[in-house]
Amino acid sequence: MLDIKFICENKELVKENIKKKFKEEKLPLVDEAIRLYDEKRAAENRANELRANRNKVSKEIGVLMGKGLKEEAEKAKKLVTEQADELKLLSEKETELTAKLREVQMKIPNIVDKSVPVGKDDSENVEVEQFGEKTVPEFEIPYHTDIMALFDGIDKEAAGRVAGEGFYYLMGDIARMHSAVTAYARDFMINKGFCYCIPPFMIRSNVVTGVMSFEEMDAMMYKIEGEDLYLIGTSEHSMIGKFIDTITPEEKLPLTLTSYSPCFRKEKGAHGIEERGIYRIHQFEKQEMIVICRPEESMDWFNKMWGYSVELFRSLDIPVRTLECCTGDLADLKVKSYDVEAWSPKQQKYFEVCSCSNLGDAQARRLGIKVKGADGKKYLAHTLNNTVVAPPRMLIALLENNLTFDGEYYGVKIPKALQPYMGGTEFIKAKTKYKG
RNA sequence: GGAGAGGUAUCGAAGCGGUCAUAACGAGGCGGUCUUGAAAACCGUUUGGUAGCAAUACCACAAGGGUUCGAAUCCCUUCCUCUCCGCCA
Repeated sequence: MLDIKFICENKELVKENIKKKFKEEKLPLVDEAIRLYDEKRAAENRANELRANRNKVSKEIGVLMGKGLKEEAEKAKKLVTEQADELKLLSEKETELTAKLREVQMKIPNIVDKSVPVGKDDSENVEVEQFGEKTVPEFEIPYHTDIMALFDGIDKEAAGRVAGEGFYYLMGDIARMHSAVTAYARDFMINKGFCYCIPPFMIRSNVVTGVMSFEEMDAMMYKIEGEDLYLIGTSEHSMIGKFIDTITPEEKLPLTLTSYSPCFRKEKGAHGIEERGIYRIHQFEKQEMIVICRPEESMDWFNKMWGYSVELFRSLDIPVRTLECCTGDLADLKVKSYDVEAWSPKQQKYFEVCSCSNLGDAQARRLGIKVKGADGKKYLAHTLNNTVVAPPRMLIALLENNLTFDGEYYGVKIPKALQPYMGGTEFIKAKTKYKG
């Protein structure tokens, strides 16, 4: 969300930015926002005049009553009552215009960073860098759920009966690996100086509407029946909610947090080949990182943060690459965003495992996340977030890239970094022989 | 879930429906006087937001409604915190 004053003063720039994102249909919103703002101010000014008058007269009435001049007081009362209707109408108009303006303002995209490549959609995203060898083994790699099945590690059928499509039971070594990955990711981030945090897994509707649009909410969030509560789609929701309408002293910045939570997503409208298996499901777990920092530091943090993701995956012997989202693929709130993608030897392509975003001050403006500077002046913080690891996808990458085959049994080499979290296990062997 | 108490600025804590209650009084912070220096003492200053070049005006006493010429104060709804009881990982 952009500052309305900024929109008024930089009309053309805001429009150019919209064009760069190939969202021409949003162009009229700019003029509409400016118009609403003017109207809102006009209503406010008139209402304030009336209020000032009312306050003044009311005070006088008090004095008159004190002196026992009842008749004079009654006269003054009439004066105020006459304006009451106009004031009431104006107040309603004020509220209405404020809400409308905010709605329009939220639809106007944030100014993207100069460095972001211009492109229409995700097909024009740009590879930044590759890390590690994209190896494809001699032997055949089964589909990830089939690998898990060979280890007696998954039961989607039972999950389907119990909870429906989009759930799984993870079992045995695979379940343990899942837990190991989250624990490892947690410690990895703690070692980077982040504060570990377990947030609420449900949030109120006012927090939900603060952090996402109605459409996003409808497509993602599960509501708890009979309560004003929603299951979180990512811990970022509760983590950023922690800072709504707060003023943080500058010396406490940057706030670097890493949070664990299960994530619940309806995934309304999601489909396609990649949706098979456990690539996209209704419930998964995730270790997340968020940073709240001074504006001049946000790009440094952005680079550090996606770097952490790369480092984490490399420490588990998984080849990755970093992909920059082009203007057209960038969500409205974002200034710049990188996806970190893991290599899939099975599909022989990369798939998204982390999404690192710099939101500039747009999210902070929307949610009132402020900083009090050393000089006492207040300003909006910059906010960033990134996935540390989301185990289902991480498991896919981990299994495929560390898979071995002896002609009969598949096995998985446990990367050194993960071994302490697996009770020292260096290798796990499939329970069932592979029959092709 | 039941019963009670409470929610006011950085913190503690006052605040008969009006008349210097943007909010006393403490404490803390900041600036200053005094001092060789420090402490003490004394003086001043110290909420957020909106509009405006500014003067200033308006809004906000958990949140939202209502009563009233006028609400921190009265009424209603909701939320939160604490204590006790019940239930339960």
